[in-house]
Amino acid sequence: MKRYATLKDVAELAGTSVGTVSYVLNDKKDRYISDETRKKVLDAARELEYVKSLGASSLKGKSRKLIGILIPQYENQFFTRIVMASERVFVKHGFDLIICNTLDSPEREKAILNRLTQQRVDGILITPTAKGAENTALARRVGMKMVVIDRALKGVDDFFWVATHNYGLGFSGASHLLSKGHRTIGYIGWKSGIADLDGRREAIFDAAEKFSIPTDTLYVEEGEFTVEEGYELTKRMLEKHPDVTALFYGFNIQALGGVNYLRDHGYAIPEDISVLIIGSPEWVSAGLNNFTHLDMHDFELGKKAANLLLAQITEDTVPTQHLIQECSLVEGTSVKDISKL
Amino acid sequence: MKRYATLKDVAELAGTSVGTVSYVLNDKKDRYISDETRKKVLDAARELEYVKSLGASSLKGKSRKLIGILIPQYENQFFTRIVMASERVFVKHGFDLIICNTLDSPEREKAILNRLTQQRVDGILITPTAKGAENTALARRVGMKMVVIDRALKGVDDFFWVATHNYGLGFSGASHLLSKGHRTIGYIGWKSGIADLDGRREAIFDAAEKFSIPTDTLYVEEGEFTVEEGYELTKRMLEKHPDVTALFYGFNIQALGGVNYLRDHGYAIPEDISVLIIGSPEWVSAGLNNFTHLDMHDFELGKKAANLLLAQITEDTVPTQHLIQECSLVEGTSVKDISKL
DNA sequence: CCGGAATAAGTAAACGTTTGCCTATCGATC
DNA sequence: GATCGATAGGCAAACGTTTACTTATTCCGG
Repeated sequence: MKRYATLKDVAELAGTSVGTVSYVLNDKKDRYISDETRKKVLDAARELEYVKSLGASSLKGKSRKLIGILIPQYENQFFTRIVMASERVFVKHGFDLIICNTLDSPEREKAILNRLTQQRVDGILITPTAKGAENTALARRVGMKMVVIDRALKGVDDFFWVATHNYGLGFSGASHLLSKGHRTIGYIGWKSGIADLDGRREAIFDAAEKFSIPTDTLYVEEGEFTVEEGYELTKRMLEKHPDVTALFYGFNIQALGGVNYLRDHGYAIPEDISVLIIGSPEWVSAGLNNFTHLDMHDFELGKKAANLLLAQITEDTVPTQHLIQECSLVEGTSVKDISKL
Repeated sequence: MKRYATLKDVAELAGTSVGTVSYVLNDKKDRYISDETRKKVLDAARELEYVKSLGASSLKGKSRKLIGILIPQYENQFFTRIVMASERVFVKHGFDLIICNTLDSPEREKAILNRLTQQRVDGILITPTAKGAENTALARRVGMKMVVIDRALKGVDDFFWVATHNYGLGFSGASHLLSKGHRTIGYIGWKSGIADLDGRREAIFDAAEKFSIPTDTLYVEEGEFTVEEGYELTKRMLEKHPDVTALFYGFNIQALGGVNYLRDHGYAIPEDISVLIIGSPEWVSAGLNNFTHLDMHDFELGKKAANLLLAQITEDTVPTQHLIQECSLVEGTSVKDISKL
């Protein structure tokens, strides 16, 4: 394995000194370099295929040009899109992105944060786990630039935050179903232990109350965050409450399992049952599917978060910001209007 | 912004020397350290919240513990799964993953490879663009560990390769359609300029010949790699050849546009037209969809590639390997059997 | 022709680690 | 009491950069 050429190698071949080579290759304007020397250095560098080591230059206080991103569920298109959007932003500014999948495990999150600090990343984009506040404490103390996505850090208030209005998601969804005449509704969600996310469920009851509709026919089934669990929860919901006219899925991963259950058991949508989904995975409107859903503008979210992090890194002082995005209802054909019956 | 504590800081607080601190923190066994000193060092490190700099230690010949992965289409679930699978493998071995989206642009690919070399990554996983062979030349010359995924490097033979048998995909797909009695088939694909991928199309004609079926009713429409183009190509195909009984989509991204076209124009699948898709994005079998498709075992592919790269990095000499995976046909309900008519 | 810009480039000290090379103190052994 | 091995830990060079400091030459105006 050939080793990488160093500044010293280049200097020797060019017949000059390391210092000069460094100046030439970094194209500094505050130093006089003769055209002749410049050419010799450039030629030598090309010949030796010199590639600078960002690790070494970061020692001298230069940026590592690395950003870390911690997401909890890589299989979730919501996060995939966030990664995609932020990658685009960072690359444009010369940063590389280290992606890390926490799998929503606090232990993994902690280990990953430790590694990223060792890599001396310039900043971190993170959707924290339930223990995110503790796990990021060290990083925050060291002054690591950070933008929190989607879920807040419990008990911390001074952090940059870009998120969807979770309560709004629940409220908008419930309002839509109620406006279409649904009164017996089953909400299926994730028992996450993350306060923000619970807002989705809570808002449903508030919405009903606001419209002076009794809340005792609003049912909730919550469980793990998997496709299979979505299938199970749907089964359980329909067995316990066969009279629900609409199912409201709080999380797209579970929704996938849910609609598969409905298909397998011959439910026609929306004739037999209405379905509303939070999130916009590809499948909700692909091919024969045309589900009414709440779009969280995933891509936009990632872009905003990335720009906010970039601002912190490149500008001197940026005031702490909370950007809470609203969602949009995208009407498909999966919710039946039963208000006139 | 507080700066990171260094070994020196720790040594001072612990009342010892940097060398000793380094030995303690790296837990070397070939050095005698008294329990007392060890404790003092550990305490000091904890108090100062010491985090080692991988950048600095890599200068001394240590590994950066970084892997780069270059994928061409992040929005393609095929690649998302590959990233997911390899991330899992690498993390288990203490490596971080830098993901880079080339967008299938050779220029971006070149720039990214340059950056990854600057980061001194320990290895690279890459699905090359059409100019991949040139772009990776420098990296290969420097002895960068590398595993090529999915598409071969044109004109190079000594490289590690993990891929799906593209020709096999076309052949299996065509065979299936032919066996179900389809004779007038429209193939819709990507005009990529990448030889391997063209194998998908070529195999169709070979399959027909093998079964002694005339090839003049096998039609091809190829274009760009987008959902919209899939829509367009489908439209064009059906306008030119309204008599096709089956559509064979070579790429899932285009297939998505295609099935949307079919839906928008009232085609019932498979009653009016049969559909076969290469690839397994979530939507092909979500909810009401149940498309017959060819599964490339995406996850397995990523896992194999990651393990192969890891082997190169951690073991002395690994012989060059080509792992070509076969696909599996997953029968849904989108292909009608018209052989008995 | 002298002094000060302007031009050009070498020297060396950091940056934070790792590690080979010493030195020093013990007991224990002969 | 000299020697040896075990135990313990300091010292400093090196890794590849960046950059402040220095030196040397040239050129021009007065």
